Amino acid sequence: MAGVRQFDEQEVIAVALEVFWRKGLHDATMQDLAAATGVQRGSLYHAYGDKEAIFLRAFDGYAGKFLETAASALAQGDAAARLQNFFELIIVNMTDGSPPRGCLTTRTALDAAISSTAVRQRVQGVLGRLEQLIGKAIRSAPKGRPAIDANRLARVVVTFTRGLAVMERAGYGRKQLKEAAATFVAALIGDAR
Amino acid sequence: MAGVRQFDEQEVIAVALEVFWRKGLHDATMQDLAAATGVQRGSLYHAYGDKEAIFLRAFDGYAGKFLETAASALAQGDAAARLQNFFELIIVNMTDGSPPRGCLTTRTALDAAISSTAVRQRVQGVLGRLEQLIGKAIRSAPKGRPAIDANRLARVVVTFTRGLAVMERAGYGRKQLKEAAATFVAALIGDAR
DNA sequence: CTCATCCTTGACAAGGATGTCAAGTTTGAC
DNA sequence: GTCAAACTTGACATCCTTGTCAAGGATGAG
Repeated sequence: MAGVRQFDEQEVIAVALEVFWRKGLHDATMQDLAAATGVQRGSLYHAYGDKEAIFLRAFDGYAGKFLETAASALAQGDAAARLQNFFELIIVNMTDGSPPRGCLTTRTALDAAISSTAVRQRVQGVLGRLEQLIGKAIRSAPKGRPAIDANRLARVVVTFTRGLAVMERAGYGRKQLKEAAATFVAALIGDAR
Repeated sequence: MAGVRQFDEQEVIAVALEVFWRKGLHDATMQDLAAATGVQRGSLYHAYGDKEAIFLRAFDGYAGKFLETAASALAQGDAAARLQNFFELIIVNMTDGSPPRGCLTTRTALDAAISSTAVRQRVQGVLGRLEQLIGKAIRSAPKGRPAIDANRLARVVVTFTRGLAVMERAGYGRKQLKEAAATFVAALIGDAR
């Protein structure tokens, strides 16, 4: 078996994403990736160079899909509904699986100190674009727009989502996270005021 | 040089805290601790057993001081001022040093999946007690109390602080974090409404 | 059909990290 | 002063991870 690539790149990257999601960039080993994908370690080195290159491919795919889904969740309803949809999405995203796999971006961000520039830039990229999406969603909402500047508020929302990811790691379940998010939205948009 | 302990335990734990704070429980090695404290690896094993035992001591000391400081920051002024004081405190705490060292609790929480039960419990303990402190501070504030249930709000505040810690790791500086916190407080307590 | 190219595989070298231990030294109790 | 107890030190065994590579096999262009 040789001569031409024996594995499906898409599939390998998809499986690698799962591994990174569960273990983190730093804790996942090439051994782990080889075992999960069924591709020999040597072949992975040959095909991609090193672990980080594989991670970047996997992360880029993940980030693209994530932002896309987020954008559509942020497009429906008034300001409160948009945020609710969005929180619903990311909470399900991070509490999915058993045990829940958490938030890949947040986990990666926390490894910032030991990560390369390329990795750090990806994290910043995702957070930045997410902030823009949220800002736009708030600004263009049909009603229920809060009095505070949409850009500043967007950053607060992004920050809060990062907090949800940490709380999930600390042991909070889907239900508790959703309740926290609901309280956050209520306090922010304040329909009860 | 032997016979009786040659090092100051307090000092070793203090130095170990610095190391863990910068590198994280998982990334700090016994080698690192030995080098930073000036105590041989063998002696550390002899005195404490393993890395985690050292970490737990260091973390307990840290958590105690942190919660104490937080409580006093949360005791001054009205609801908005209390939160502002508190955010000021934790933002300085996590952006201190160069490069900034981040938030130890958050970093530790993110390693939850590979940490022992004892470590996870410490993290949950800190977050739980912090939540109680904040709830009490909001409930007992002389004025400016928001309409929303203080306990729920407290959890939202804790979650937001975790988010700030992540944003710090993602590259946000003290100024940006403070601005986000100010926006958060304004949106929550809403003096401008 | 031939052969250069590309892929796979298993092995190897090197560099950490953990945890253990025997040997040596100092202390303090008696 | 003696001696058991406690601490320090350096070394050792083990395991894991990374990255490289030579050897061998399959492919497809010409």
